[in-house]
Amino acid sequence: MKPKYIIIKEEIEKMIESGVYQPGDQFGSEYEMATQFEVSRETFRSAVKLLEQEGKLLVKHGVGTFVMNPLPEVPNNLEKLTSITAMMKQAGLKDAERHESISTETCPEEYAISLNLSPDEHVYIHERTRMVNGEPVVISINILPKKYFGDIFEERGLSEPLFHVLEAASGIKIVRSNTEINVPTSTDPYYQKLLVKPETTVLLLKQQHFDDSNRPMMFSVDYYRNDIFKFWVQRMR
Amino acid sequence: MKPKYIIIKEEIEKMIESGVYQPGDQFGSEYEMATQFEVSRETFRSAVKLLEQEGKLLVKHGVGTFVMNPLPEVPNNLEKLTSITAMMKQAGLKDAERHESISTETCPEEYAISLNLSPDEHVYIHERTRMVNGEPVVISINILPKKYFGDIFEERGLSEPLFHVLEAASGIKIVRSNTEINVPTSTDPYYQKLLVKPETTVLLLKQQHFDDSNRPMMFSVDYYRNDIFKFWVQRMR
DNA sequence: CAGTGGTCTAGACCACCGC
DNA sequence: CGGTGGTCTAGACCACTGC
Repeated sequence: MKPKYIIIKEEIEKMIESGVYQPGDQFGSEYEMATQFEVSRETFRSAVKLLEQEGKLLVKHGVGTFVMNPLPEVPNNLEKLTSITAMMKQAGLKDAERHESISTETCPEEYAISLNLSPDEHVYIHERTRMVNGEPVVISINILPKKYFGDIFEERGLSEPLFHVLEAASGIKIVRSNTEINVPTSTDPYYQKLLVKPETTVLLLKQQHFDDSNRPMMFSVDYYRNDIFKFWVQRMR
Repeated sequence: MKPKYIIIKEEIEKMIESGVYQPGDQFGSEYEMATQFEVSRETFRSAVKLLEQEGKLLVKHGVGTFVMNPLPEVPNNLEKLTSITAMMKQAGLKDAERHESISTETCPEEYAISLNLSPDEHVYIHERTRMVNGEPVVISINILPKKYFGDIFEERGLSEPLFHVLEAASGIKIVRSNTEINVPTSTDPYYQKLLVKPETTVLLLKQQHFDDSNRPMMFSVDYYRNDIFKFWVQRMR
């Protein structure tokens, strides 16, 4: 059973969507609203707090609670950590074609720091180019320490999103990443591979991935063609 | 006076920083902790909830509450909406030199949609190039509807961050923005102005700015030299 | 099963805002 | 000042986890 404050939150959302409450409208006082929903004031407040965080309500101390104008939908919100497969699906693309390679090496220094490894430890380097209509659209390079992931790549196909493979094979759940947004230089070989038209531009995301205890478990370097992938971020003061 | 749950939150933060609690450590039960802090369980939980959202604690239902590994500090977090002035300060740069221009025009179509304007309405177009050691490092173009901002630019100097000018002169507070992350094409004239060395790369942020009622109040197009400005985002599943 | 966190309540008092 | 939201409590019961 869903908790009451979630139910109320969803009811309020529906009322806003259906126009019962219009942008700018003021709610009744918390006491009134709680009575109306037949819950305690604190329970009603829990629902409001969630909606406030989502930017759907504005609560002013000593004044009242107001319905906000809806924010336009943001496609491909960069704050949501999703697989490239999912991103392509959302963009209406099928990543049927791929070129992949896996190698085992000692860890390149650049990644050793981010992964908290000594430079002599072994890592998988998994490289994948996704193609659409014969054109490359995104190249991803994943660096995975062998000590965490053992020999998962010998056991499984790679058709599924990497996140799923890791979780199923090793129990490691990647839940967050610190992502640096970059533009590759014109001499970058991966950039050149994506340069199908002279006006193609490419975004480069360098990501340090963490498990649910904030341990760095994986590093990835992803090159996205900017004419195909659009990234958004919501910024707040 | 600060509320108790904030005080407790800060106390817990201090205890984690000073090593009283180590990453991985488990707290006592909520009842025990609340007793220890001499507050009710709910109050203690409010403090924990904040720390959980910041990724400093991990709460597992039916198991316990644990201290997380600290996430590395992220400079220039893109999720924080800050002025370019503040960003440059953080990067150790002084934006002493500037080139600016202001014009009034009817709203270019590209922006009219984002700003909810009809194409015949008038907007300010405020362009600013910031220089460091004689080199341009960032170009920003701000589009401001005249109907919201009147003639603020006649009244004030432009030495302060634009956010401050807007707030002081018109009472309008920009509190969030939807930001599209782009790479300019090589033919973009603003890109070419920043191309001081052949290997310079440039990030282009297109931002729709909202006030505290989610009304779009301003549009901006900012070109950042990527060799000088580094942007980060924290992504979560 | 015992122990943990998750939800919910009724009521109290405080802090802020606008008139 | 009256009305709003903000904090806090003590106690109850539920839901999840691991042994």
